[in-house]
Amino acid sequence: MKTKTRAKNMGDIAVLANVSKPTVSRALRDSPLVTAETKALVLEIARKHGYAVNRNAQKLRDKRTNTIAVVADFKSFPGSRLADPFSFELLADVAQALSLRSQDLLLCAPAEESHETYQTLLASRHADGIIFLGQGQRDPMLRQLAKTDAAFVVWGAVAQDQPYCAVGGANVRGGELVGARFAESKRRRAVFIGGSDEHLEMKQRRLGFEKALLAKQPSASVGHIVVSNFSYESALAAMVAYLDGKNKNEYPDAIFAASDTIAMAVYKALRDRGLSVPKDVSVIGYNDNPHAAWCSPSLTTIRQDTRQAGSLLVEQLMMMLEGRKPQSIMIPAELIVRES
Amino acid sequence: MKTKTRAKNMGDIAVLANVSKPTVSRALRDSPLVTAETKALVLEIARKHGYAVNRNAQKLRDKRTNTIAVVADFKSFPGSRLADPFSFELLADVAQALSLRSQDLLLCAPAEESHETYQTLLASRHADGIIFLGQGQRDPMLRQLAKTDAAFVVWGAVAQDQPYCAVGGANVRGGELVGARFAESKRRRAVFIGGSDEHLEMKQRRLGFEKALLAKQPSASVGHIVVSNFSYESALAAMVAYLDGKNKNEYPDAIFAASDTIAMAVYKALRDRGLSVPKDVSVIGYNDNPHAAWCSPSLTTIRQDTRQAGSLLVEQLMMMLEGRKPQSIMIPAELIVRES
DNA sequence: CTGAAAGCGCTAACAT
DNA sequence: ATGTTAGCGCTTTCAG
Repeated sequence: MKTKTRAKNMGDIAVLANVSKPTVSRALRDSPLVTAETKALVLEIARKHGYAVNRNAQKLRDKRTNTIAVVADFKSFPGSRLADPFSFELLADVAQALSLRSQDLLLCAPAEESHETYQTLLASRHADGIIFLGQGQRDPMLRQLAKTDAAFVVWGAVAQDQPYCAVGGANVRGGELVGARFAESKRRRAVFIGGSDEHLEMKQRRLGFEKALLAKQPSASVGHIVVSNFSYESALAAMVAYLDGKNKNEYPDAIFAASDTIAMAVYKALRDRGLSVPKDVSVIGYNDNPHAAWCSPSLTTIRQDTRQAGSLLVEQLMMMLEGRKPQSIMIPAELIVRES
Repeated sequence: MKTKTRAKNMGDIAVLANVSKPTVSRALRDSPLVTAETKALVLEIARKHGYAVNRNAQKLRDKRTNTIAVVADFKSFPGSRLADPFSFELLADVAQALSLRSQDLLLCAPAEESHETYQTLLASRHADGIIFLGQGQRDPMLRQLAKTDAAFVVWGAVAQDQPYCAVGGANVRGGELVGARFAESKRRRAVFIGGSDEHLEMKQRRLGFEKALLAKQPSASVGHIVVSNFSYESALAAMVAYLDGKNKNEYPDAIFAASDTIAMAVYKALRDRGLSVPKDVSVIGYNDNPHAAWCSPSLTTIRQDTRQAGSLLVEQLMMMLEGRKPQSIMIPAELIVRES
């Protein structure tokens, strides 16, 4: 017996089934225009021959790829280790949301950050739309891209004048929750450690924090330590440098870290000076990474529901692709109180 | 002035440039068969009109997609949080290696685990090959798949009788390093906590561990705590149950955790009983996740170079696609000594 | 060096 | 309910 030769195209199946190509096509797409018998026959033959419809031919004909490009920053900076796990949880949840809608996920690392690169991505029918996981410094590029007919959505800060669709956390609210908590525990020398105000999300968190803390505790001071990237290493360096520049009696008694990774660096810097968390210094992080719960003392932090974020991102993008108007959406920030 | 209309296909550009379609095609692919002037002209016009070659038409014609499907288990089990960060570092490095070779990355969550699913993936010209990030329980399926002409490589245990190409860590060696270290510090009641022997990688680590420890410390005992999945929660439950079943004087004084995530659960269980690391119990993990260095006491662990793994996986797969014979490869295990 | 023709595999439109 | 035709956009012959 010959080895089962794999039928390569619809024509082959059509011949084998003694029907025409379109009938095979219809049968495989379960069209009501085909007899149950014919359908069964075609399906059986296709199965037996390991035939699968050529997706590229479909895409060419349909002018629709059912593919979404997802742009994720893997590394916080070149040569660094993994970026914050948050992006990966988000990626996983976006992947799931896309899979629910039978959309393929083309994973892209950001290359040159020009809007033309992304226009080309779409123009070449590589993907129907783009999901940017992280707005970071690319707001200007995104504004450019928004002037075109490119379909895209962004995880990042939701702002008033934004010409594109964003899904993001309630950063101001998140900051407020932290500020309020520090006020309750009567902390007086607070510090925010995170990105500069150029990162819109960072700015929002910082402002909410400052506002809420000072509202309840007007005499408190609020410092700002700027980290150049969100890696543990640079956060640690920034934190150490900050403490080096202070007398012991000027040390902060409350630190709001813009990410849990940064909070881990804060822990380290404090431990190395013999300061105790939360007795001497209260620390709160952001994102509720898994290890926030595992470290000791376990880390109080702000949780954002990535599952919800993922499905909203996909949902809004699909709306765009259907020609409907998408909406920017904020998802809630929740304070997860732990030992720190 | 009219808004710049986007030329949609090669024909349009050809007309605009007053040349034929093939010439446009050649010009855009930088063929030596085209005059520099013609080339410049075509390029300029294409650029001006935001034209990009239709990838799907290319793929249809070339019968090559330049796309690699990457199958990654996002969740250690349904409903869980993120899988171990290790998979994501690996994914990031695979992505980079693919991008270096101008291959697109189609990210797939594993669906039904039948080899036919994956044959279909390839038969439909969705991708040219597959990289499985994690062998886990699917060795039988992979053996099936290996009987077909499917091009794929796997991150996982490298074994003798394997009919497919695997790239994996030196798990036996990794286990030996841990066993040797515990022997040096005169530990006598050792335990391995990790997956069952059905996970080949786990088995290799455990056997290497046992062998090396008993070789230098024949009187030592080596226990085995089986976790049902690699989540923190199930590891914690397993560890607690184990300790619950022992008298204090039977407690282990050395624990080898099959992943850093599991090691964090071990830390927690020990802390909760007032046991000190490393005084009472020495702990060693696996993978060198970022937070292994951040926790306190910082975690001694085995590092595997994911960068190298990523590029080897891609390299071997490319060899297969070129019709050359790929090779299974082990990458070194390195003991990173920290405080634990 | 350039162009004309053909065909990759599919499906929608239009017959029948 | 099924078949015929045409064309999606590209590139590789082959001819000039």
